[in-house]
Amino acid sequence: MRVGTTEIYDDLLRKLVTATFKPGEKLKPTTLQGEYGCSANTIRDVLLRLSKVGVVEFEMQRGFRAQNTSPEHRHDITRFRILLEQEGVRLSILNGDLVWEARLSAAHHKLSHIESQIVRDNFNDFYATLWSDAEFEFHDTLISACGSEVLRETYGNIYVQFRQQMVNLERDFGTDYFKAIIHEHQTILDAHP
Amino acid sequence: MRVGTTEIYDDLLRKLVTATFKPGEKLKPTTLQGEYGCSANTIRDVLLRLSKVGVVEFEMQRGFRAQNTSPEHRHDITRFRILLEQEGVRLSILNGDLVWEARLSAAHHKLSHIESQIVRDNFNDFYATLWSDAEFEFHDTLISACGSEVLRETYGNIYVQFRQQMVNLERDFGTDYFKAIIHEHQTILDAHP
DNA sequence: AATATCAAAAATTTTGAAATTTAGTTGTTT
DNA sequence: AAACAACTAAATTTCAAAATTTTTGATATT
Repeated sequence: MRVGTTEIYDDLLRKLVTATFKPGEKLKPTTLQGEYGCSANTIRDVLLRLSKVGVVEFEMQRGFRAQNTSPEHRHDITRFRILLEQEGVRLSILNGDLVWEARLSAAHHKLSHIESQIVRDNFNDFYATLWSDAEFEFHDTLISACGSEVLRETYGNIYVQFRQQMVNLERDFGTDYFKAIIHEHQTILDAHP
Repeated sequence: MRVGTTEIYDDLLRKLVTATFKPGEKLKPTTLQGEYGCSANTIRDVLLRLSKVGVVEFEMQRGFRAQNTSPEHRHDITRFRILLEQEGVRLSILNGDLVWEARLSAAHHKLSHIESQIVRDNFNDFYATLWSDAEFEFHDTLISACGSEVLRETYGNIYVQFRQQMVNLERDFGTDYFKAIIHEHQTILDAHP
């Protein structure tokens, strides 16, 4: 398997947020090098960049690990995500124009469509990234008119970390979990006039 | 000059937040390699880690730059810092015990001492890091009982970015700027019973 | 004068191997 | 048997050079 670094980055990120790499699992450049047909240093480079997003832990002289999960950390990430989203939405409503409203409506429509398919066909790996991408686009659009790029970028990283923390739970909770989320998305959309 | 990577990291960080590297300035591993007596790859490694803090911008295939400054970005960072600090303090007051109160009082005392020296002797490079470290410790202690490591870590990064954005202005504003900050620190300390 | 083309130079990225550090194992001593 | 040291294997970090990509600047074209 021979690919560019962008593909390596994307593939590792996908494996991290789908728990293909288990939480806390060691990520050894020397091992991964073989799978991607590149040098250990290239992997190291990519892992350093992923540690910026927060899905990889890096400790000097002792390498990389997939970010660990725990009820406490899940709770922490969730509260922080809510803090950022609340502030982002508040500012977006303050600043947002009709174009923003339209983009939000479109993003919700797209997400809504995928979600109804999932409720029908059940959640599986095929829908996983499709739904996750659409859900992120919806939430990102929500805060996109907040006027703070720093808030928006931080939210982006926290969103990915949130997915990574939740992925195993989502599998366990099944369809009911999604019905709750779908309801929430509708509530968010309806919340502002 | 031959040193370990920790020294290189600290030295580059110092040069970034003191504007020894001008905002937007290109940071070329090939050039810096000579100054630190190490390979270009080691510099690259360190710069990737600094881009996690947010003081270095990295763009694929076009290297590294010192984070740019602008009135807009300064404003953005400042508002975000306030958001995080407000929430951090709110939670700290809710959760904090007597030990926290004591630590906060100590941190303020230490900072206060340095600040009165600065007002007497004027601000110079000697006081720069001394004051910056003490100010960070005060603000970090403020939020240290918030119960959210994610918030605290993010605040740490934003604080460094804030310093980087403000360093040139601090020089221009002179002593009056500090008197205002000193007053603010006292107000923060007095704000909770 | 503005734009496009192309070669040379400069900078970034990647490589593969050497040097260093950590982690694990065995063996010795108390 | 626990604590400690010495050794070995594995992993991480660093290096210097090769390969790739971007930038620059000169020349030609519209």
